[in-house]
Amino acid sequence: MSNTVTNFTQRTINYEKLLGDFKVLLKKNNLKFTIQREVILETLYNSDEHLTPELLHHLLQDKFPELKIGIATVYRTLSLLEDSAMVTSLSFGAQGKKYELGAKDHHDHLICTICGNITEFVDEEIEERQHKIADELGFTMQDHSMQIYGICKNCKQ
Amino acid sequence: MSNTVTNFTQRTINYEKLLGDFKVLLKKNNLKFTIQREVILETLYNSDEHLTPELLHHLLQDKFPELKIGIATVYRTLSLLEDSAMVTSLSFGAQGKKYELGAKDHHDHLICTICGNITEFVDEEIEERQHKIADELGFTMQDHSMQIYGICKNCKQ
DNA sequence: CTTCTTTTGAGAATTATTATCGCTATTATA
DNA sequence: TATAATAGCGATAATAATTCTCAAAAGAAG
Repeated sequence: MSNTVTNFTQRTINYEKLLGDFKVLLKKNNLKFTIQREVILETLYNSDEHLTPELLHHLLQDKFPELKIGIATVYRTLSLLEDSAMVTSLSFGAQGKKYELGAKDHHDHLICTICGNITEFVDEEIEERQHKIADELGFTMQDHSMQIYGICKNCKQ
Repeated sequence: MSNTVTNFTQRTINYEKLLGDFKVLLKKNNLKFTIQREVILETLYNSDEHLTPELLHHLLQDKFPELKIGIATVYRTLSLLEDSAMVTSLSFGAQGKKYELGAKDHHDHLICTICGNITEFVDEEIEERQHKIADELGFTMQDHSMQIYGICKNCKQ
């Protein structure tokens, strides 16, 4: 494959950095740094899946049973993180909203309409183009999300 | 503006064609062509907004009060249309899922995170690139959606 | 027109999300 | 490190969104 358009990148932000950013964000807004908020961030960081609030809640109950984290706290924290653009959500088809950490690294999604599997990719050309378009329309770009829907290799058989 | 990246296009499929496609789709799946399904398609076609199920339901009640279309029928029909890729949905931030007719014309979205306004655009370079990426990953592309989030001109003040 | 099957609307049921509230944890300050 | 002030927590109630159920109505095919 000589002319690769895709560029699978690794997580570029380490957890310490991320946590630091989170703390700064909280302080700036007079919000408190709590153990619940920390483990939610950590769990999102360590998950490679796109998580629904319920799924995340289950994960948290498994990993930190002693904290008895409530579903309301999960929703509250996800909203907080989304408002601050630290996580982004995507929704498609019948399935509900799914969240992922935005800071891990920019990537877009290839979604199989049969098996629901998600492949992530990054394409610099598209990234650049998006910035140009936003600029031209007098828009200050904060984030983006892109999904390509289709049938994956496996499901074609 | 000499080097326009965006290209605002008009609706390219007329309603008769769309309705014909819908009828074929229904027949193929042993589904019946009902007046409810027709007016939902028509209302989506005639709307330039991105509609939530509730909003669409209100529109239908206003325009076709004699049909007393139920909210369940709206949901059922939207799912049907989405499964058949005739409409696509998008969701962002706190606001719920919104639906639009996919066949009107391909376009992507610029979404203002403050006022929620949506600007549509088309960029050929991105479209091409998407196809290339899908091909390269052994994926048969069916559709795509792209959103750029940011702050619009008006909200910057 | 008749028969067969699917769809519909109404509303019940379920699921998802948000709000409330008394208690606890965190932070800033002394 | 003790204290006071305040924000966040979990539990659960309330609300909103979506899906299900079912009897009646409507479409398709002959």
